[in-house]
Amino acid sequence: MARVRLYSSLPLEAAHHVLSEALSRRAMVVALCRCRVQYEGRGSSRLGEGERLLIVKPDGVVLVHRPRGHQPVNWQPESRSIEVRLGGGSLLLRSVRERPREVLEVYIDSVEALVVAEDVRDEAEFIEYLDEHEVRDILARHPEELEEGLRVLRVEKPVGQGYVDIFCVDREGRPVIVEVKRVTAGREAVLQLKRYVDAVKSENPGVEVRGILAAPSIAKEALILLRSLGLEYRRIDPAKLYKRYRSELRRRGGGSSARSLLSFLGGG
Amino acid sequence: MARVRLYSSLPLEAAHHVLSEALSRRAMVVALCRCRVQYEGRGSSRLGEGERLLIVKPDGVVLVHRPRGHQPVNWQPESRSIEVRLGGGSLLLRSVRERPREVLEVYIDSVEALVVAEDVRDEAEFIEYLDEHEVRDILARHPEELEEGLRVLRVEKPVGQGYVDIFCVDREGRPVIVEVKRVTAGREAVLQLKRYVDAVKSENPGVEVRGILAAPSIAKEALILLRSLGLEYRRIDPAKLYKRYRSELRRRGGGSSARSLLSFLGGG
DNA sequence: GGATTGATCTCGTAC
DNA sequence: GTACGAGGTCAATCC
Repeated sequence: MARVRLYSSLPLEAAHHVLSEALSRRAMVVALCRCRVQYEGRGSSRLGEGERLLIVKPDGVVLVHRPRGHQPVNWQPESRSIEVRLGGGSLLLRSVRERPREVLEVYIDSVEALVVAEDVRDEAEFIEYLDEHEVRDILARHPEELEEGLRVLRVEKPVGQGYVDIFCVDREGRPVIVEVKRVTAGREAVLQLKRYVDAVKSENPGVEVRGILAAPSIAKEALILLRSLGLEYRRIDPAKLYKRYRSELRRRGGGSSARSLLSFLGGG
Repeated sequence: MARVRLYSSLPLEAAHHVLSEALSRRAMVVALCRCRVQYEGRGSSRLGEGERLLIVKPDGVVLVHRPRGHQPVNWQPESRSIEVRLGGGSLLLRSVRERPREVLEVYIDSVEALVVAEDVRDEAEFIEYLDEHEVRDILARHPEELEEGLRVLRVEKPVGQGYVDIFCVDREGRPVIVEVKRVTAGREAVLQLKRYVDAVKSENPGVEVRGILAAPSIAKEALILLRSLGLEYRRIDPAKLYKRYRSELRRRGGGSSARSLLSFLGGG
């Protein structure tokens, strides 16, 4: 269990002391504080005074969250060093990262709440279902879901500078490129497929090459583009495919996890 | 100033009470807790027991952060409803979102620390410098940075289904499409430019149309592709452009903010 | 609403 | 390290 200390309305001098020690021990720090923020690196930004949530993780990640919005207003994905320093009436937390060099500076003007947690334990596995990888593997095993007579030759086949999701031949022996999307396909997906089809064509001059975009839906304009390029669209239902073939899937998490998802999907 | 309450090692019954009231008052909640997480929506995920930081913002954003990594392991960008309920030996926080329908469930097994903050005030403006928008505007005012004799006709010109960053004519009267990137350009940027050039060509049959990709650098393979497509690359330095022309920029934040950035860039 | 694009995108992975 | 593509991408903007 994590060892936790809480402080409220901490004077800056005391906060400096607590933060210094917490950071040296690689503790997790959460502070609700008035602060200003400067960032300099790939971009630049300034944020005036206000109350925010400042988070420092044991691995050097720094996050500054405003009271609204999903994303942090400022952050540091990793830090080479995190330092705290008193000066000019505020407590400066300075995080520096190299490659690319980026400096995040949080000028803390007051600390309303401070939580320091050492030894935060979290070893559990995170399991994601139904990502594109998984949908692609199901379709590679069951190409009949796309078209009868389709034979799979390669999965993740390198073509040109990219990778074809599934490389097949149809019942008439024509090469078929399948591009899989687990969300609505847009124009980029169509152009991606087109690129692969063109690459295979150029490697096999004179051969007719088909391209199939497999997605749960497709944007209207993307469909028009797809048809004008002589490509094809097949609607798929990732959740249904999952329910139908889950037993064949080899997951990192094992079969019991797969069953727990199935119960959510309402299947038998 | 925000009104803050802190709790440590809170029994689940007490945590239930505190959380219920906090959520009804739209307070900001930060909890360090043992929990399990389930997510069901556009995708699906499961996370076993471990210690995490649970954040609920006044606007209904929910974040679950593990002790490592920049990104939340689970989240809800907005919630239609957030409910807490005791049952089965744990405290369930359930966030539901519509369009798309997504359900995030955090099963809290113990609460090590809990921070509730009401009226977290943060009205400050967030100012970003040197985003693509800004670099594009500078180049639109100073096309000579790309090529002598270039004349700008349109900025953000709709072409086909997309938008051309800068639409010019060169000294010989040929249309020039400029695509601006503030980071290393990859193959996608080249293809994006190609699309616009083709669209303009198709609208002006028989007219030679040039395409210039302006970026601080370009991936090796992207450069090969660009040349094979008959397009051009111009290196730009966003920071230098900024220093050279910042005085002309009309910013939301006004001139003083611009000056504060300049001091960082080391300019006069 | 849908569609398009940028992002300090982040993150994984293959070469 | 570079390059490439996925993402529960998010968020802004234009239509």
